[in-house]
Amino acid sequence: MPELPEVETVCRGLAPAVVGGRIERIEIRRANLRFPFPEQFEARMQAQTVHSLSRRAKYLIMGLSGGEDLVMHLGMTGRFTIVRDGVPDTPGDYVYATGADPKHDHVVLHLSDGAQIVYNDPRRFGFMVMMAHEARDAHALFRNLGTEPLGNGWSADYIATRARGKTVNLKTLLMDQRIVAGLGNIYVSEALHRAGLSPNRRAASLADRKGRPTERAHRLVPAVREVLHQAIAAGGSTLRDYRHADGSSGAFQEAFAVYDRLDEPCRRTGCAGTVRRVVHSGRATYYCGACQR
DNA sequence: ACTGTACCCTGTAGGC
DNA sequence: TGCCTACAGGGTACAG
Repeated sequence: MPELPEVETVCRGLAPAVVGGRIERIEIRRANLRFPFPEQFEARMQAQTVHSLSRRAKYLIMGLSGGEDLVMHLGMTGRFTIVRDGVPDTPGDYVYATGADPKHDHVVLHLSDGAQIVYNDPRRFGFMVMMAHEARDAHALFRNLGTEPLGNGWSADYIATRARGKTVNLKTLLMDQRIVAGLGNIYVSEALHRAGLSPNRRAASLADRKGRPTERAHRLVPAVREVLHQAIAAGGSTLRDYRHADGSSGAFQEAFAVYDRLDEPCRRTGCAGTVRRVVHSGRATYYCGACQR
């Protein structure tokens, strides 16, 4: 479910409810998600004050007063709900007020101001781990992550360097979190469409023989940035929403140019093409064969 | 070193 | 209606 814009939206929606707050206790309703919960999870969370909530790649990071970070990944279907006085609250577009799916409410953070932060995840591909803040960048989850596509490191020079000599296609390259951290299946398709680049094109074509960025790399870099900024401004994308969801949701799915639009007309002005669907590394890719080369 | 596939788990949509 | 299959925003562990 969540790619960078969705995780960013969750982060912004949750932050006002948790930052500065104190965790009275954490309630764990099963033994694991994708991985077992951290050792002594309850004890390590109890009585901690939340210093910060931030995002790196698709990870949410809660900085705690004791010096540890709670690192959370939402997998495909993870979501947070803020509940106050038993009533779901909707502070942000991607923070849902479902409250209708207790079967998959796996973790509840009880804050001392009475608010509850509920983590719901039907498929349980999400996970939570804890680590010392100091050791985070060296942790296996973080040390190989590529650059943030909304940060200064995301440049034509960077992608040319990383793509040089690679035989994979552009779709697979951009999905690789070791190259760019935070893009996923939706936004890779959307960014390549915006850049007018075929997902089937070889990654190496982003660099010339001397490793300098080609004109295609110069188109790709701002395209990625713009798609992400627009998606964040729209509160992310909401797909296949649950029938009982009554909270607010993202709106960017309305603006998809290609994703999930098989056989529909290309949305580029003046393009008469039709959206195609192919599979790269087991994941669906949508693109326009007419305007993406 | 790279690449494609299977797999983790649950729910939903669509064909018959 | 029910049954079956394919597919879904994530990442990882393998086999080749």
